[in-house]
Amino acid sequence: MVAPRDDFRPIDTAQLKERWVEYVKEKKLNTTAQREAIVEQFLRAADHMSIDELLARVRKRHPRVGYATVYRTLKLLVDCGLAVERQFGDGQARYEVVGEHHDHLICTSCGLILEFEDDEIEALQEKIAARLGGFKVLRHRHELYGLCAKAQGVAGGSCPRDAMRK
Amino acid sequence: MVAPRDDFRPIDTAQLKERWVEYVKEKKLNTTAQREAIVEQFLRAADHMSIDELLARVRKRHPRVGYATVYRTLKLLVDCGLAVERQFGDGQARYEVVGEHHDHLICTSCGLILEFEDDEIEALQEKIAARLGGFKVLRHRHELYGLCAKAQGVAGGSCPRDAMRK
DNA sequence: GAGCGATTGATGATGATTTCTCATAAAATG
DNA sequence: CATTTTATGAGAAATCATCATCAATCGCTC
Repeated sequence: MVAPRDDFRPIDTAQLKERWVEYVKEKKLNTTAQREAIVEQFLRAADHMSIDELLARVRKRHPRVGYATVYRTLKLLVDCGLAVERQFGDGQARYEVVGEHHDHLICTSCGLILEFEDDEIEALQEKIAARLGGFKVLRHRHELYGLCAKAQGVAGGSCPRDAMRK
Repeated sequence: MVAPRDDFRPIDTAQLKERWVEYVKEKKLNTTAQREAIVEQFLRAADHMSIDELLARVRKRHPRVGYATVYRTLKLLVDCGLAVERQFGDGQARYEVVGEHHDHLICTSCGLILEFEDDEIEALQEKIAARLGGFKVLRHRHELYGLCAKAQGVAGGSCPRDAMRK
């Protein structure tokens, strides 16, 4: 059974890792340093990471790891229910640790992603659902797109992602 | 205070067309049958359209129109503020008429899609954005997934408050 | 350890969207 | 109309994330 929602519920990384270990056992997968490193980094970050970001982190300790392995491992994580793929509109898939869901605020200029949670909004969602024929909300997706302070201030200036574009 | 019901705001297409005409004048663009047809179809459509969908509609009357022209014209529409590009994660850009945005409530069982709009939620979004470093919200995406009354079954009693979050 | 099958990484393929090219055609201007 | 400017369309080309390939490597079992 899924635990009821508590606002501050730190994810038990060890528990998730356990699930991974079981999955590996069940599927008779080999344990490799790369896979372990990728899973480790992914579970630790607990933040929506793109393939690139994850690869970058992994390469700090395992510089030889390639894209393919990250893709493959992330697929495994999705398959065993530890990761969820999300799209934020920049064409790059991002992966979220199960149970880590928040709502998001995305800067379309620099790619900054903030998380938020607001009980008032959640309450209003319920109200709306009730109003519209007794809908029962199971999950939701709520994303605000716009410009972060930096992106607004310096028009085209100091946004990391802008700078990276040619 | 809660809005008594979702206000359905019909867009004044003529007004939007006016904006387009002005833009054409200002930028000294030529008036061509293709452009007019594309703009016409775009403004007429109620929902977000992909390039393909738009092209398909336009071709009903102007079969020779090509992709390039649709892309080019849509760019103009974005430039003059009549269209907004949105990404729904399927890799295909969709374009929304300014002012046409609504949120969705989706029944994962029967596929029913309801639209809603709530000023209070929008206000809260602004509040959150302000709280998180002066973010400027340009657009948002808000989707509630769950079960409509029918899908829940009549007996279950309509208390959408428990058994929430996944 | 030896052997065998699973895994890796570099890179090329893939599939899809978007942009570019350029000869042709159509609009504006007078 | 004739000229000049701009727009079009068909396809080629550029992009880009993701996936497949395959020889080399590594993990696991015996």
